[in-house]
Amino acid sequence: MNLRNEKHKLGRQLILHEARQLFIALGYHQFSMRQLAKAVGCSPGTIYVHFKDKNELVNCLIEDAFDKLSETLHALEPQDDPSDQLKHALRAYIDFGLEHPNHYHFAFLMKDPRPAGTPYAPHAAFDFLRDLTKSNIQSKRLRLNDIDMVSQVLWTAIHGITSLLITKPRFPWVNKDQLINELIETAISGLNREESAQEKT
Amino acid sequence: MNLRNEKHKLGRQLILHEARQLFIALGYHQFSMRQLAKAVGCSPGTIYVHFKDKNELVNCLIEDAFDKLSETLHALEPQDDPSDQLKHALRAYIDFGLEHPNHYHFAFLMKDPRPAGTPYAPHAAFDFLRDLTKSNIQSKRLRLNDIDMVSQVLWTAIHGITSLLITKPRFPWVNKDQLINELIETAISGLNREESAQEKT
DNA sequence: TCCTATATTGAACACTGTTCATTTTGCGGG
DNA sequence: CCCGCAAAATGAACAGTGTTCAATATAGGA
Repeated sequence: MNLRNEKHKLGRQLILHEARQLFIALGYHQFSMRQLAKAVGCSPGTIYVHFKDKNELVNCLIEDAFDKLSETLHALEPQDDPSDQLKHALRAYIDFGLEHPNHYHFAFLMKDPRPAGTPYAPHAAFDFLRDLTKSNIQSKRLRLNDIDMVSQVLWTAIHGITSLLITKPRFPWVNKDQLINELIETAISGLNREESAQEKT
Repeated sequence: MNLRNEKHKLGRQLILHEARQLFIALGYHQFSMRQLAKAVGCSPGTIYVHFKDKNELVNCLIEDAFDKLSETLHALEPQDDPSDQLKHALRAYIDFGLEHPNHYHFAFLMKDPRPAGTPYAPHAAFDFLRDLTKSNIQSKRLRLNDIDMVSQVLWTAIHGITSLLITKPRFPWVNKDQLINELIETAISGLNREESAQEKT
């Protein structure tokens, strides 16, 4: 019973190992279960012993990848200025997306098929961003004090550039590195409290 | 010969008409050529007389939709303040995306399959945004004077929120309307020249 | 009316994800 | 050692998909 379980887990690992490479190379749609079965050296049915369906399998790959992002973010060297800390994290998020385009694509660019009722499973990475936002709000440098509002503004902003750089490689981008920096600078500076005039409505 | 051409065009229109509804209802992947053929009342092969493949057909639908966006943008009532004008346009862009999620998804969330060599076909809507950016730069209120840099920062920012609101309806968003406004406000204000301290590096 | 160029057809090809009755496998107990 | 039994693996089958193409139907001009 125990040994059987071990073997089951080994089989699962073997499939995931092979799946990882195929997924990285091909992306969600090109990546096929039958092809994977061939690569693993088993029949298509076997994969369904270990995973409910293609979506569940790919979700496992994605979770692994995003755990790594979370680790990367936590491993970031602390900055004295909370605003600098935030900038570094935003940059790391974008870099991660660009280094794992297929993972990022599946996680954030595909409409997930689960019905409206099912609760949203938060990414640890987003929680990290939210915590950093909190620090920045607590240091009272921001124009707003709604943690969720601010972190969602930041997330959507960095998601925008990450996803467009992935999906539109042929667009005549200005220097991408500068663009990313400028976007981050713009977002942070736009959220900062300004001494000079502001506010209407 | 003339009449034949007319009939050809009619057939094309008929297919596009039926395709439009299916595509809006189902999105790119659910939408199938065979299903479309059934709806039109012809055989699958006939559709390939009018369109090279599924991609080309859907591209026609998308172009129609984005022409409408371009019209909407041009029809926007002019504002005295170029910055307000820009804000209105950004808002209209986002609203358009949210009203046509499947079109938006196909246009900006799917990696287009054409090889790296093929030139990028610019959307008229993006040109419009670029022109507005130009006006804003000319009024010397912005921190930067690179039109492309600024317009790309703005585009990626509004794309971020548009796409995430489409793909992550289950995310615990704050009030969406406020979020959109706050993002636009943040982006514009972050690009504005500040009297107070700035710059490092 | 007949000829011909075009439009249309639908079967066929090569795929896809997924299911399930059937067979093989390997461990624990007698 | 071997038998039984439960778990694992199989691969054919189902219902789809986009796309192609030889064969057929059709309609306009001579």
